[in-house]
Amino acid sequence: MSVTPSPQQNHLLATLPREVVERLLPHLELVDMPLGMVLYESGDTLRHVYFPTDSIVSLLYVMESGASAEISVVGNDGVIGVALFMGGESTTSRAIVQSAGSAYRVLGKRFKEEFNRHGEMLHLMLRYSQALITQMAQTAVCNRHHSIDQQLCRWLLLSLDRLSGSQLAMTQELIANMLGVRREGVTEAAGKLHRLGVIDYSRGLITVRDRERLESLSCECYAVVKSETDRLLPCNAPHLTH
Amino acid sequence: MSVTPSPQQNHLLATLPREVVERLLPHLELVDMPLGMVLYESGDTLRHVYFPTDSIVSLLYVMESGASAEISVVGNDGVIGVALFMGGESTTSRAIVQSAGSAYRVLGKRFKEEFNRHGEMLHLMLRYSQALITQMAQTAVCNRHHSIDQQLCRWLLLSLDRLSGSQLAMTQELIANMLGVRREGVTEAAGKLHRLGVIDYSRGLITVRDRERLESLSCECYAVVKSETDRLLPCNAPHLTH
DNA sequence: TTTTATCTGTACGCTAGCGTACAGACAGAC
DNA sequence: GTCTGTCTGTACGCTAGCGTACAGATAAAA
Repeated sequence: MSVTPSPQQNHLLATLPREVVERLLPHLELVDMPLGMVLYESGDTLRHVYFPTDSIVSLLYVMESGASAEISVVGNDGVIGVALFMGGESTTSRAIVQSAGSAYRVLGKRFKEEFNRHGEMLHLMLRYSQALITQMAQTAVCNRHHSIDQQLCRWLLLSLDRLSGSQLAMTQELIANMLGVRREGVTEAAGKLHRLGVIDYSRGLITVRDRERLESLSCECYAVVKSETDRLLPCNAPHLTH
Repeated sequence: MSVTPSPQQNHLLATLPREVVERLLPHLELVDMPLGMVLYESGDTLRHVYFPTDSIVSLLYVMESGASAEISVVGNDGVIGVALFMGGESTTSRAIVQSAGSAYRVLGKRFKEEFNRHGEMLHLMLRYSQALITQMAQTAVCNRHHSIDQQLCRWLLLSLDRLSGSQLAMTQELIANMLGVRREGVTEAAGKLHRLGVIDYSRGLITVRDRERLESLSCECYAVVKSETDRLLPCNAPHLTH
């Protein structure tokens, strides 16, 4: 579990040409990402851009009522803080650590200097942004049309892809917050998957036993997001991951 | 209804500095946008970028089953084809004309030349993209948590903002496709609004009688999208529109 | 070991929205 | 005027998911 962190663990950083990384490297700061840490709140001016290595961050929208819904999820395949280079400097969502680990961060100002050189960094970030857009769009569709059972499968797969191994530390309560449903709904869905032998779990630790089955039980949304992400960011394609 | 079309009717084009517009102008082609016209299909390589003047275009996701859901809506406040400059060249959604009118279009290649000069165009497009992202995120949340009644209000308001006047030509069947719900659900919701004196309608023509009331009946999603769009693209702020 | 907090399981009535079916209303074509 | 297709209204049983309540299980703390 305790791999020595390296910027190369983040697929975006690993994709950048050497000279770009070398310019960025002195400004990369390794930070610990404990579960529940809020990177930024809705409306906050973003100070840093984060590149997760082995952590996962959710972009979560929290409504006036307190109810929430996950908009998208970012791991070592991406970056948190696209609003910085998109020009808005803030977003209407919250970025919160969903799975503990580490990340590298850069001051927004430094990052924008590199972005504004209009080189590889710019194009890579734009492609990543499109992948993010795809994920958001698919979330919208999934929320409209699919059952909790299917959505849980999709969510587990998306999270699993961003971790090594087949375990994830996550209570049903937290998953419910992400999906924007009741905790009881997740309990039921998880129970079904357990009875089918697809997953095991106890007190916040989920182990996937039959990933193939999980994929077949998921709605099409997972596959759509995955293939589109692989298309846009070949660096994330399975055969290239480390 | 028959205003002479001018590129300035599109707020993005109207915002660009004169020299940018002058470079673009010779390549702008005025096109008719009849209801139901498909600008591109999921997976298509985009050939043009479209700037609506008085038409409205929906970005619609169509599932394997045929069910659909609107991801976002674009009018004279925006542009269709962000995937071109984001680098993906295609998207997983369909762009379809939801309200007939006109638009100016540019060949993707020409457009990218201007975008790659890294001037005003680039920054404006990125800001618009963030506004689009906000709208998608809010759609996801709204699909999860709000009733058809509320969503219909939001949808009417978003459409109305992109048209002049207080009428929109739109059957309940079409609205249902956009919202991703049954036509009967829309009939019921529209019936309620009618009984409250908020809207009138008959055979595909909706007239908003009490816009203020409509806003109060809508969920928070409309206001969030509106204020964030105004923040990101001040050119769209009410006092500046023509 | 006992206590306490957290996590998970289950139950039950309720409601929004679905699937389906059909009927009336209106506009345009013939 | 009649016909035909489109649009809208209504009804009815069904299901997924909600709100609420509570009980058992397990880990950590005392």
